[in-house]
Amino acid sequence: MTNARALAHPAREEIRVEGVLHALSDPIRLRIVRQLAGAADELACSRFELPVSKSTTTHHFRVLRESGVIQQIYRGTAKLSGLRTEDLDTLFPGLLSSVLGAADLQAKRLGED
Amino acid sequence: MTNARALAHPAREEIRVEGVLHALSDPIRLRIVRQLAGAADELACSRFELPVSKSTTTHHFRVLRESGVIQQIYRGTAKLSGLRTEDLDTLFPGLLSSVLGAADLQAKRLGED
DNA sequence: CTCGTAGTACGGTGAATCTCGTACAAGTGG
DNA sequence: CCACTTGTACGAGATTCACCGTACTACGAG
Repeated sequence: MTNARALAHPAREEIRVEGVLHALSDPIRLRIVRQLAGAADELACSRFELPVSKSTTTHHFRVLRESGVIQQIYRGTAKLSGLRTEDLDTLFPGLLSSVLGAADLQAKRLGED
Repeated sequence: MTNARALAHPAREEIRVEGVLHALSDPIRLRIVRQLAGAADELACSRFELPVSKSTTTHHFRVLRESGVIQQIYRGTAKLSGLRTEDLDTLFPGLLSSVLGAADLQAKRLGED
């Protein structure tokens, strides 16, 4: 009963660095990823306050999932998302954390957050 | 006399992490950057063997320059390109090297180079 | 069963991107 | 001056992308 609908994820070996960089190069997706990195658990899509419509939000989460940055599972009506930290660290050591660090530094520098 | 034509570069503070990630997310540009990282000096555009036309090559070098990843100067008929390692390391410590490391690992894993 | 919430699917629009070929500019060497 | 090398400018075509609204599905609560 835990799951009816399944979601397609790339296997670890299928994750490409160009795809990951492309996924992270969009401001909204980078914001999602930063928020996920700051959370202890997985988060439902509805927990994000994004300046775009629901359909666009779905689109961005799909890009992140298909590029291998996040994994998603259904739980009730919600869909929980979490970073694929272990897979990414194995494939590309240090990449995720330096991107997150760079984004944090830039946010601090520009007075955003 | 060293230079007639000048090229527009973003100042260090204008470099955005999204722009850098976007620039690096194209396979051809990533290849250029890896080759630049492996070179001791700056390289002329003509030193790159890329599977695209001359005009497309110009386009990719411009994207890299305008995003702040490389700097370029004219020298005779050639245009020399080099990574902006210092600026990038200051703004985003570790980012460039982890991207290069990730690209190397992936190239090794996929048997390309 | 009905209602509300969470998210998807679909179709469409406008902008950006990658690509090319052709024509041109700038410098070097004969 | 002329030829050659290097790279640019200028369209132009094809693709991708971000975004939206509307209609729909899936699930949980009452």
